[in-house]
Amino acid sequence: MNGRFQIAVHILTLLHSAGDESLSSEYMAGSINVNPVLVRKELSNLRKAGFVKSKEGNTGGYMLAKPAQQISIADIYKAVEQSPLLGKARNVPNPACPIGQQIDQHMYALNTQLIHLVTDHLGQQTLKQFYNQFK
Amino acid sequence: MNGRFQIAVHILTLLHSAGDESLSSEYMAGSINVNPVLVRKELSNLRKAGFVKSKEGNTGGYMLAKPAQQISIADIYKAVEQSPLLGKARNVPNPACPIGQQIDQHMYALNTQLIHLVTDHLGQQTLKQFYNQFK
DNA sequence: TCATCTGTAATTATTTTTGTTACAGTACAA
DNA sequence: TTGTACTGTAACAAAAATAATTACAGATGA
Repeated sequence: MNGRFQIAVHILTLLHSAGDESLSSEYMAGSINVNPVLVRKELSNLRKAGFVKSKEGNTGGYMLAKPAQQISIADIYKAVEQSPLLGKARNVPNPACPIGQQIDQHMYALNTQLIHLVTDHLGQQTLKQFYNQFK
Repeated sequence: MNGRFQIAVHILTLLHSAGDESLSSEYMAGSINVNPVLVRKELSNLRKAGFVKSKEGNTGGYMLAKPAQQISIADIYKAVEQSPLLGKARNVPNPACPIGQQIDQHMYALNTQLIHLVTDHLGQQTLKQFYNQFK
């Protein structure tokens, strides 16, 4: 279980809080306390997902590409797109066993239900609302 | 992200399907396709949680300790009790940063919401119902 | 043209997860 | 009563996943 979702939310919260000032990956890495390259990798992903715009070169940096009201937490979650919510098996179960043969599909179905549940819930919370909790 | 939840569900499904016959960890490991010691470790956890009873010695093995109707998927999830649903950060954010200082608590709150959501949902599905999906 | 940044690849280090070995203890059965 | 087939754990090793580091090309403004 990795920390990409946390990093993504942290990044976007920082960028929102910065308003129209751009932030460097180095600065954000300092707040998240993680390696700057990891931050740039996630920023690259968030840029492709349309949440962030970047400028290269001296005085370069990152900004939100759209208002925080228009970014839901579910959007962020989907952009980061992790493995199954309840963990995933590394080995395929024994197909010679009646249970082993079918369990993957039922676990998959369970996961699908949960993804819907979670994204529906997170879809009702915007980045702006998340930020507004900060004092 | 590990596979403990999958293993736990697989174990319990196997035990339910076996009725009043007991199964060995070796047999279950063969169906799950995972190391027997890992299965015994999870069984040990499931036993402490009251789902499973075991018998040592020759002709020993494992059985459900209560009917599958009385075990919800949420119960299993809680017994396995993993890390935050959406992943967890390894490093603590910078307390000198206004965002870094507070983000953990807000992420924690988010996670708590999701845990409720998910356990409410999984609380309505029993192991028996899960098993009945198998053909 | 220099300094400061992004963007990305390649490699190494660390941590987490799983597998393996080992063995004491239990219980049944021959 | 002795052998066999299990459970229950601990200790260690291997493998996989994650994060850190190094490196550097390219962009851009001062």
